[in-house]
Parts: sequence; C-alpha cells; structure tokens
Amino acid sequence: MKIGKAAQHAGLSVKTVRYYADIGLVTPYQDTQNSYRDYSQDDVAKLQFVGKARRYDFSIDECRDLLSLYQDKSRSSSEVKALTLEKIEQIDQKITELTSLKSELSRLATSCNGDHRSDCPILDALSSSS
Amino acid sequence: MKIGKAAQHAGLSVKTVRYYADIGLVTPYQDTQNSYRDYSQDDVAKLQFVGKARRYDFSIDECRDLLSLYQDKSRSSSEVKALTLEKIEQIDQKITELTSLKSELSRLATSCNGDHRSDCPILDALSSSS
DNA sequence: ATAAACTCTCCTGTTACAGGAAAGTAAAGA
DNA sequence: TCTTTACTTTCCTGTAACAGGAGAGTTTAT
Repeated sequence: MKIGKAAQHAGLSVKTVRYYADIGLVTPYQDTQNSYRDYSQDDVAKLQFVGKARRYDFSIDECRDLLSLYQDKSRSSSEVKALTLEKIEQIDQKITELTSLKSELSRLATSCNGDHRSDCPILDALSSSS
Repeated sequence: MKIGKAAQHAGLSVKTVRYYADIGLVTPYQDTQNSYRDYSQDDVAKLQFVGKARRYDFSIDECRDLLSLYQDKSRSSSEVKALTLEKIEQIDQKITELTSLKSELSRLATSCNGDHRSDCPILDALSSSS
C-alpha cells in the first residue's frame, strides 16, 4: 500500500507518516524500483497505534516505547501500566498549573471594568514587582 | 545597567533577555563603544512585565500586544480585558481536553492488572481500530 | 499520448529559548 | 601594571513534531 492510502487508513497526514518513517518509528518497505514506500497491514496497524497514543498525549519517544512493548510478546503489562500512570501524573500536574493560572487571570479580569478609560488593574498587576 | 544585572532583576536568564532584544520585544540602548547592551530602569520594568505575562501563559506575541497597551497612555482597558478573557478561554479549553484525556487514561489504567503477565488492556485499547 | 494525481527528496519555518564556541571587554586582585 | 577572573558579544546548533512548498520523478486515467 502506498503512503497516501496508509495515511488515510491511519487518520494521519502524509507528511506525518513520512516523518515517522524518517525517524525510524514506523519503517515501511522501500521499493527499490521507484523508491516509493510500501506499507504492509502491520505497518498500518502501527500507524494507527501511534496515532492513537499521540492523541492520548504520549510523546513520540513514549510512543516508541509503547510500540516496542506492543510488539514484545514476552513483555509484562506492568511496564505499560507504569508508563500510563506516569503520563496521567504529568497530565494532572499540567491541569493543576492551568487551573491556578486560570483562577488568577479570572480574578484580574473580574477586577477590570473593561471600559473606554485607561485605568486597568490587569496591567497594574502585570507591572507590579511582586 | 548591563544585561546580567537586568536579567537578575527581572528574574530571567541572560539568554532570554538577549533573545527579547533580538526579536525587538525589549530593546535596550546599545553602547557604541563596547557594543554592550545598556538597560534602563524602564527597560527592566518591561522585562519584569513580560516575565510575569509569560508566567501567565501569554505568548511572546501576546506580550508584545500587552506591552504596547501598557505603554499606550490613551488605550482603553477594554482591549486588555478582551485579551485576558481570550487567554482564559484558551486555558479553559486546554483544561477540558486534558481532563478528558486523563479520565480515559485512568479508565485504561484501572482495567489493567499491571502484573508480570503479557495480557494488557491498555495496549489492546491503543491497537483497537476505534 | 497527455494530463492529472501521487510520490520522492530537500529546504525552510514554527515557538521560545538553551548550550556552547571563540573572541572581545571590564573589574578586581597581586 | 599585569594577570586572572568574570562578564559580554555574535554566531551556530538543537529542541518537538511536524507543515508548507519547490522541483523532479512515477503512476494512473482518459
């Protein structure tokens, strides 16, 4: 299967799929005749796997790990679970940060009239030296 | 004041401060003698302003806008408030995304024993074609 | 046969800096 | 004053994960 179809099946762009081949994440067979990439069913499955993991916010390197665990028939599920828990932890920390940011900004926005005058508590807060 | 002190006062790295000068965000006087950057009190205040805005998750371009509003004596606070509300909206959207991601991953992690066996619902989910 | 559609490689741009090299400048100590 | 140390400069590379586009080759359809 050529790259266009493969990308389509995986729900990824051709650019992305080619990129994954370049960095050795999902490496298809290379036709020696025309230098076209040739994706097997297995390759497409890997692309789908990676695409999904990416949507779950796993980085490319984490996808690499997950993919090798996925292919390793003798791996234990504890490794996968550990990676997942770590990712959950990261996401949770990010959420905490953003929530705090949001509440601070909301506080500032509430204190600002937002009228045509030049008085602005938001800018005041940003320029205070705290 | 030379760049080192300026950076210290603003709580930024020298690299960052130099970068801000390069992109025209906070542009100090350039001494013609030694080519050293010379930061005024006003420049330092701007650096602090930007540093704080960055910590509030404003992008460099947004900081540029805020900074010009900050310096514009005739601006109205409504512009600043609008920018802030937009930023809050963005943050909120990100929180929603991450929360959804987290719950899905948590669900997967819960369903996984995480033992030494190779059976793993997480990988199964990642490789399913949904 | 020709045109449209697809593919290839290579290069640049994105965001906001960090790290490091090589060289010039300044401040401080002996 | 000389030297060492500290600081600064510009320039280049790398980061994460691709997108966009040029120019050229290939395949498919008409």
